[in-house]
Amino acid sequence: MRESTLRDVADLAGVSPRTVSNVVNGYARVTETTRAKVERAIAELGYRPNVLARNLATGRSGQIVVVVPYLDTPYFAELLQAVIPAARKAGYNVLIDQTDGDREHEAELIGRGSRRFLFDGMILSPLGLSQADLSIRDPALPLVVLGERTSDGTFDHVGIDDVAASTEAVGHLIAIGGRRIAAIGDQPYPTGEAAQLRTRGFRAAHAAAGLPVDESLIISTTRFNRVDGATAMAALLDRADPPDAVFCYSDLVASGAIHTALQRGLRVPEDIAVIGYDDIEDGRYGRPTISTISPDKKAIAQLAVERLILRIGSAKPVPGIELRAPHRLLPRQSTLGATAE
Amino acid sequence: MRESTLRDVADLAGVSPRTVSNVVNGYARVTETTRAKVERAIAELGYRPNVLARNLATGRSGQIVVVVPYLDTPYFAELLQAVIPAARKAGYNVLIDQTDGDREHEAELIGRGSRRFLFDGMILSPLGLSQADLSIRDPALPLVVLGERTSDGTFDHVGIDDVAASTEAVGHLIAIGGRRIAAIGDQPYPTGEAAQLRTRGFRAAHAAAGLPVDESLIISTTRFNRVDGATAMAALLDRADPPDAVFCYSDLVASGAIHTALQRGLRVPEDIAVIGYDDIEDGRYGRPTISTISPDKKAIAQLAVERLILRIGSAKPVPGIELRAPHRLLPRQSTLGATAE
DNA sequence: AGGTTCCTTTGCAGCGCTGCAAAGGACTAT
DNA sequence: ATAGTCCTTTGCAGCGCTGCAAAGGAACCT
Repeated sequence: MRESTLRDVADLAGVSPRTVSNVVNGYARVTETTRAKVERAIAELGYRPNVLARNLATGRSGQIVVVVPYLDTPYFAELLQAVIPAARKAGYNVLIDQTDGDREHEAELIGRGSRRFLFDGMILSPLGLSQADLSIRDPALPLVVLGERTSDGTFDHVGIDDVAASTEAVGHLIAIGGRRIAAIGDQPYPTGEAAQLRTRGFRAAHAAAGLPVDESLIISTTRFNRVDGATAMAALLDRADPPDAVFCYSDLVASGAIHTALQRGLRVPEDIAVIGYDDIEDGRYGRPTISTISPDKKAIAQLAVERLILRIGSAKPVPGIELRAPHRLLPRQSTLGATAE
Repeated sequence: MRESTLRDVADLAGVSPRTVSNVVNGYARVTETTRAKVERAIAELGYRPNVLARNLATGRSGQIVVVVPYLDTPYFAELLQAVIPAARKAGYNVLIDQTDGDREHEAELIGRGSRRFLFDGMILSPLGLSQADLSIRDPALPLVVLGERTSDGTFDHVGIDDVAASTEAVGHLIAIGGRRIAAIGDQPYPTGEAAQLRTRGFRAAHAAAGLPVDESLIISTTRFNRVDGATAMAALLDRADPPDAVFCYSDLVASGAIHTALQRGLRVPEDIAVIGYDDIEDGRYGRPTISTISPDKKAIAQLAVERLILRIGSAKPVPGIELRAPHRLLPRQSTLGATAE
């Protein structure tokens, strides 16, 4: 049985196809009588609008794409969990892409490929692309960037204040008695802006407390995974003068670091305190629970979607701005000890 | 500047639009000369095919939707991670939906809604829908179901052999000396088929070893989360006769259960051995590392996508079949002790 | 009553592509 | 040279909807 169309409904209801369209879209003023007739016909035929045809006619796909490096990284999974309902509520479907942090893949997505027609806008969490790379994108693509790049004025950027958050995290380590504090996760190269902001906060907190920074305690990692944390922690503990506290640039790193410390028979936080970043669910269930910086993921998602939709809807170029979502310091057992939650 | 169209390319190359289409799609036989001319024109104009128009003309969207209950559950995140590349390779884009396990939401998706036009087929991991509910779907929707439902002959089903896997898991607990074995995660109601298969394996392993099943050691939970495992474990340990081993129906449950046991000062596995299910990444990094059943997620994704595409491409109804992906028992520290990896 | 105004409904054209089937051309066989 | 064959290229129509602007009608005013 053929799918019924707008024209079928129009014929049955005795009105023009355009009027049916008006009813379906809640457009314009349609009299109650007409509306009722049309709705009856729709119900009778089991009509549903063909989105594909609508897309062609309007030149819009009604979809946005969210691009993240990894889907199975809890932080991104939790973020997506927040983005999808926000977009859905605004009438958009969400396409998801993962790039594995691959620069080429990311570049292709922001370039002018054929897939461009499939989405009206993009929320991008770049990893392989440097700040400079972002400027080579298709200028007609409405774009909101998440994470730690900064806007160049042609797209929006949503993130938390990483420097402030990192300063708070390290300040907390100092407050609970940390004196030789390590940092795990620095990335001193162009695509590592995210990490570098955290390192800046690390230094700021030391400065604020009048503590010197031992540069050798700042450990670089290429990624933010458990294994990176585990490896870095092992190196730190092999030193003659190991740290008494560690600021990890993600909760996964913290989880790996704690794992190593415990394996070596150290107590966390008594022998070495650890704080992470991201507030992923895991951190609330490990042993010890992981102190962390909690970015407000719902706020990030909401801001990103709102702003993107505004950008999509606007005929003239919208100036790119920086949007800040709130964050909180969440001290847990890995800094406060077993008495904490 | 207007986006250039097939017609623009045709004019520039001095051929008909249809020929350009043939070149773009690699269709039919096109002579080298013609192809070269067209390709030069395409490059010169920066032409890219309008997918929206193609969708309308072909009646296909080139998208499949993957529906999971939760995106931030590691198992599903890892599964999606495998599905997306598999679909992409086959030329399909992936839409993702999360249902929160809500029956209504799931029912809406398999019904005949307007979104139907957006995808050519669906890979569904149902949670709220019972086996019976599945049969009320839009019969024209190509569907592949993941998890523990069974095919009713109108759709395909991909999963591992849960009964066998569970039997192996519990067999392993018995092999390492477990005698009073608990199960956490049973769901003795219609939507709990998944859980019930595992319970069946639990019984089968006991039978095979000639051990009696203590029914009171089979704990039901509504979900498969850490908190469920933690709560159930607490109840088990409060008993006068606690178990010496636990089969958890997911790694998250296992993680929660281990957390509780450790908090009470018990050693895992010396005092109580624990095995999980799913082989999520977390399980490899906790302390102890979690023994588990590892479903071959790549195989599941591959089978599901292949089969769905076959179903989409076929004019006549394809009989629904059961497809089995392999699984492995992965013993780790939570059953073998600290000497294991 | 005639003219205006305002609101509802309509008709037309076209979004850019592909399916279909036929036209055109080159080549082979008789 | 003519007919037949085969391969490449083309023209047409239409996928189902919406933007635009105008037509049609009712209500209101003078």
